[in-house]
Amino acid sequence: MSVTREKILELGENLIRTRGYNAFSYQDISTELGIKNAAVHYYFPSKENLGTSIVKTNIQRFDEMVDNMHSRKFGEWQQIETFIKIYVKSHREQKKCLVGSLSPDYNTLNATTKIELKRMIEMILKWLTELLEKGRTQNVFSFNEDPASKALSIFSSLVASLQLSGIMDKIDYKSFYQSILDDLKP
Amino acid sequence: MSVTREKILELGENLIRTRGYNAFSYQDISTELGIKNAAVHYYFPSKENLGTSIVKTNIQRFDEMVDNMHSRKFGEWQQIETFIKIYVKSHREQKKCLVGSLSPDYNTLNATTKIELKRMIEMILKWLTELLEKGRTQNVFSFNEDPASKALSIFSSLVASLQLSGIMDKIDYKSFYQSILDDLKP
DNA sequence: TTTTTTATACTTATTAGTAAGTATCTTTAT
DNA sequence: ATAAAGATACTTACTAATAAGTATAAAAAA
Repeated sequence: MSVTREKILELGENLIRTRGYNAFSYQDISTELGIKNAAVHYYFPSKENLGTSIVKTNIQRFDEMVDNMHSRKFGEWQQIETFIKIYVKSHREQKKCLVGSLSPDYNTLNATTKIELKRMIEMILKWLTELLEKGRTQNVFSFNEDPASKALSIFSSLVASLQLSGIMDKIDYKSFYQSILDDLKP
Repeated sequence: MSVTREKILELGENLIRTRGYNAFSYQDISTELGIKNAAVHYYFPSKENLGTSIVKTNIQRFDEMVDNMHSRKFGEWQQIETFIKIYVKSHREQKKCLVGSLSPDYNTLNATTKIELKRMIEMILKWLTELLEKGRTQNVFSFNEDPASKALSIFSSLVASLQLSGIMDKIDYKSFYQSILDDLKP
């Protein structure tokens, strides 16, 4: 794959995660990369195309993370810690997550981007639900809600925490992330 | 106050909450209201002006809700139920909340809109934190985290749930909202 | 040489915003 | 009471800037 193409994908993702889908333009990308507007269109004919590719890349990254954790025989506790670390890292980098950035603009996205975003959220919730379920039967986790509700609750908290962290500085996010884990302790 | 002005405020808020701040234009408003672009500028000279006014209106609405609950001598449990009902209603109307709609676009907002949005979030979190604290000392609520963390956790869940509800249909949001309340039961 | 990659130079559509004018109502002065 | 002055609520008719997108040519790599 072309280096320029990868740079566009990376920069596009960063722009979505810092400014939002409808606030970034091909101009932003071409200026930053020192190329012309049309060069971006060469790799991604339309913005729909670029947006969809960015979401697909993120889905792939999530898949790879899950595969990697399985092959390294991570336990349930290690897995949820690894998952939460994604958000700790995003917070450190002052970026929202892709889901939190694209979801409010969902009604304005193109059909293919909508499909991929929905698929991404479904995948995350499915994985998290199954992890919580398995962890509870093995006494690694403890909670009263049904696993799907608990998964939604944890995921929502993580997504929204990043959105608010860009605005509120004084909040203690470290202990916020810790309390999500503490809450699952048996 | 002028009827047109109020219609612009209402429609603007709905556009932000369904499509996002950077995806709506003065054209959207003028077309819908059957007036001209310039007429919207007559009431709100700039988009910054309109955005800020919309947030201010919401702050006022929140203030009035709190005042109303105090004057009607609502208990802590009634108060948090009333608060959560706002999100149940938004969910029914297929709208995000203003905070969830504007937060991802925070970096692209004008200075005055940023200030008001931050103020709004601070107000909500302060109110919720104090409510949780008071409720716990009176044995109406039960939770282990410190009140500020718990407030952030509940607020995050509510904000993000609306964002996801616009995408995921099959999720049982009724039980999701209920589980937030159940979780606080002593 | 042929394909890939990029620049040049556009187009079309939309954006926020403005200047100037007008009809209608409201207040004030005579 | 009536005329003048001013405020209110717009419209008409524009900018300047930026958006996504494209046709074509040049350069670079295979």
